[in-house]
Amino acid sequence: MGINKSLESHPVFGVTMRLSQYFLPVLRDVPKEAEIISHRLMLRAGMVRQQASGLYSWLPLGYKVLIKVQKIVEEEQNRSGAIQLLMPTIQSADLWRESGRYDAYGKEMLRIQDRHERDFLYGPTNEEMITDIFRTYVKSYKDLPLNLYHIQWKFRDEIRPRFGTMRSREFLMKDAYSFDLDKESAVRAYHRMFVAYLRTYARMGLTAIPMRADTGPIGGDLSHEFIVLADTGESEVFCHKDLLDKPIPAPDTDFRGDLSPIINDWTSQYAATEEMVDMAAYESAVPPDKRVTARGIEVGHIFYFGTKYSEPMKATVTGPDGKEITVHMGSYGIGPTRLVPAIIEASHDDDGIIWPVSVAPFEAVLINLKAGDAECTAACDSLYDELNANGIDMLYDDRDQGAGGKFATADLIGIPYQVILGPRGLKSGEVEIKHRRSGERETLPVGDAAKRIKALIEPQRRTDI
RNA sequence: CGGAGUGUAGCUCAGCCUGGUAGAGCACUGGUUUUGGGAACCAGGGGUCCAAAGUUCGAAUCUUUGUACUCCGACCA
Repeated sequence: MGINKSLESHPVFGVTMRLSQYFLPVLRDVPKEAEIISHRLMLRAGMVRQQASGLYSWLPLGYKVLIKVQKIVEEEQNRSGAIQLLMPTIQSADLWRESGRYDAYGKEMLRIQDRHERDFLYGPTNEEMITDIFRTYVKSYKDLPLNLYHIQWKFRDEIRPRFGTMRSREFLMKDAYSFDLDKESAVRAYHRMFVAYLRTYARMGLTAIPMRADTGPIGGDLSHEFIVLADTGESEVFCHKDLLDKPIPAPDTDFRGDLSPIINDWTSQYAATEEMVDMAAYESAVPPDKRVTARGIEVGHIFYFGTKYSEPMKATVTGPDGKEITVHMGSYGIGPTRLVPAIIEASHDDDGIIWPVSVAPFEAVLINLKAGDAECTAACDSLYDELNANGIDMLYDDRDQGAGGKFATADLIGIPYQVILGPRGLKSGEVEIKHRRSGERETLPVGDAAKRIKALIEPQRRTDI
């Protein structure tokens, strides 16, 4: 795969996404360990490789998707006023002894010792560490509210990892932590994250429904899970049908203003997971024709937990009257390494993945149907240059192989648009565009292809919804 | 952690019951012909048969003990 070829034969080596030189190990057979569709497709499309139970390498194609997902998460966190930083994966046990969670967390936490036999752990979450950072630097009520987040690897030694990266032991999580003077202000911080999450999922083409949730070991008294409906979801959920097509808060939403109307709208209808559901309440709140009972994947979880950590860890600020105030906190998690399979679960067919443009590893793939033909190849090369010049994130299938295999690969890895050019079309000066999702095909002059692809793709990038 | 199952080529799997030269398809390498929905032919490379111990003249195959992975349940971004 290009390793022994001289660089001379690749004039733009290191820049192009020519499939003949890319690293895309697609699998024809389904590896037997994969049970659910997203896991199978991620393995077949060469996105990930399992290295041990619950531990995955992200191969180039998968990593490109992961990066795009992270970018959307970051953009929406930033928009809502959260500030990004980065904390280490390894944490000192002492910090966790302060909050009392070192003993409470159990075997799910991976405990390790350094060469001096000091106790450390691979962080399953970061409340303690962020609280430590906060208390060190933030001393005045004037510095609040504050919301700090990072996207970092977590490790939870799950009893049974499964479903590929959907539930792995090492996983990437965006975790945000809000600090406020009082509960009222903390609830506003909670609302900002609530809205940011709605926007984040929508931009990835996901319909996620907020549901009242149990607070679990993180604790607290206000919490929502965001659930994507999918047949392969891990838990059963019950909700009002109208929640499925509620409008998403616009990009110019004023995060400094009062968001409670939006939150009230989204929480006014019944929605609960099987742990929280009260069947009598569900049936009285939702008329039979509006009841949706389905399976769901949890793609985010937000908590308000008051002073649970700030109090034992003494995270206080000085108030206007000179008195110490223990801050109110919340934490907010989204797992990018889980979002990727969730998107696949929600968007695929028998031939493979169907990526929404906003997270697709490539926005379009140019397929040279006859790579052995000089004329056809010259036409494809120049069309490829033109598509690149138009800012399309392109993959170029320039392999000298049969057409069937190329179509199958393009379908499998789910690139939203296929630009197909072969000797037959070239004769009449025409190129074909296949829409991956609808299967629709259109034929147009080669010279119009780049403009058409651009027009198709730009509105779907969802940078502005 | 309880229950079930599987480890043989990069992947999917056969061979094991009934011990006797380690196989197939796909993938890979070289060549020829091909090229609009996973092309054909010719030639070739590739294996600690999960590990250790045992039984045996002889173990992928039988026995024991480990170990890894998967599935079902209780827990979770």
